[in-house]
Amino acid sequence: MGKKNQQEFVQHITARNEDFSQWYTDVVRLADLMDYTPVRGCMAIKPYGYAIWELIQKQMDAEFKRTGHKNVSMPMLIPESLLLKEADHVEGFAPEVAWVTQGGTEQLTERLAIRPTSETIFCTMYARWVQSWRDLPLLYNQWCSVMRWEKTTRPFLRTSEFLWQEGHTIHATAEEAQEETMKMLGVYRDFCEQVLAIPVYCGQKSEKEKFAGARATYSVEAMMQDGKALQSGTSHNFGTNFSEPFEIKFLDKDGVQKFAYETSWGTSTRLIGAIIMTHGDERGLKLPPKIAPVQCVVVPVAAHKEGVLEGARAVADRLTALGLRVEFDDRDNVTPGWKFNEWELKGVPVRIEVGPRDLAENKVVCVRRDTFDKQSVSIDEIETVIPEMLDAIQTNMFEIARTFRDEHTADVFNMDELEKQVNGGYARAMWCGDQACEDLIKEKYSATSRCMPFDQTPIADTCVCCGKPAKKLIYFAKAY
RNA sequence: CGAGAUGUAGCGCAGUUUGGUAGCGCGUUUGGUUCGGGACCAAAAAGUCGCAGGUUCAAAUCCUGUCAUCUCGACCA
Repeated sequence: MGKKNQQEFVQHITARNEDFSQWYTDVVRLADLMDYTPVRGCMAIKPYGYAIWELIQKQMDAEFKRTGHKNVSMPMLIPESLLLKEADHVEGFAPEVAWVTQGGTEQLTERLAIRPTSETIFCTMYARWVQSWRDLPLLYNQWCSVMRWEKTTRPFLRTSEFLWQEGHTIHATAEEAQEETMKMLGVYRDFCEQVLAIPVYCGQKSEKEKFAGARATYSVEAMMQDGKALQSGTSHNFGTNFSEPFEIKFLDKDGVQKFAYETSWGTSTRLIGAIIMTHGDERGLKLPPKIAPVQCVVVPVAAHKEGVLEGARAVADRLTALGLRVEFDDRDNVTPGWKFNEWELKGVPVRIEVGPRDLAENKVVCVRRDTFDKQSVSIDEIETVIPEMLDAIQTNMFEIARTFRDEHTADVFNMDELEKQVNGGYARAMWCGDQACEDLIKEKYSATSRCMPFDQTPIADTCVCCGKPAKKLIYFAKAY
């Protein structure tokens, strides 16, 4: 990337409080995460960006396995008749479905939807796979891409095609389905907070915001550095909304045919967008160590001098042997200073500089991406110091993000306060439960209800909007 | 889908008003000097001007259409 690009970049990110959106776009581009494709609204994820996704995938999948789930693969094309079976669902998705109308040279008699989500196809298969209560539950997940014909797109946050995982489960009882819905919401919450270092609010979506066809939708909501909300994962309880039209029936212990209870839950490459916007700073991306494709980069200084390259490589090898993800940057066409800036832009948590001066003293210089603290460390101690440093960075990044979020969340008791608060944060308010109030708040302040937290300790008696008796504690924010 | 803007070398752009040899900076390649926070010198390579039609002796430039990207709105698990 050119020097001029860099200067422009610095200007953009310095001004990120005024133009966070431009800052985000620049970080995505300059950190070499993605590129645009000739296909409308789709992106090509580049190796560095995809490596983040692979780490998300690997660690999240381990959680799914731990909680008893198995992976499957379902077809990408869904016959229109299947999509039409659940009325709310088709109504919700119809505007953004892409259709296949021709196969080879043959015009199709029934057009095929490119999956926007796979509830319908899962249900169709589940109906064939389940007969007895002994077959239940089915706890399946798939990693795939889906397509939604979005009007406007934004890299990682909303693209026409995106990578995600969708879990679909069916259960014998409503209680079990609800338990599953909450369990997976918890998996998402823990993953966001412990792996991605992103604090989230979780709770139930309002009727207006819930998933098309769901009985109840729950979500984890993150806060970006401009105070806007990003829905980072959802978990739905469908009850028997799908199993009835799709006839997923089983013979229960009591000899009675019953409909199964269904759930679904999903997260997507949007999480990468969340990482960028939660942690990034004026120098670019800042990755939590657990998700960083490169956890530490070793940069030789004055590499032409005798022994430097070998010494630096030895340091990199020793850290690699610990199981860390290490990059040894021995490029000879850019200066060390260039490398420092580039790896900071890419968000690498720890940089290790190895030069002649260090080697003479059997030391290396370690620099933290989160604090920029420089520390001279004896080479004999790197095996203990570097892993500790990575842990400290992970913890510190979460604490910083949580402090930011807490400082940008406030209780509001009237519309003026709400307007002020959603202009750069979350507003916690009491709500009467009436959709008219949500509509009004959206119309006036372009903020939407995010979720109703599980701790419903009231903060007032009346609705923030209409003043009628309040029923729910709820978060409002502007959303991506 | 509505309003506005943009599309020229890998990246960022000028050139379009007034049609006439395809330009600049960075990057890239080669050689050399450098190397502890975005080095320098010299030489070189690289472009169907988004795409498709049209006008013209001649189109990056004018006309029509179309596709894509960005911003704002509407829509949106």
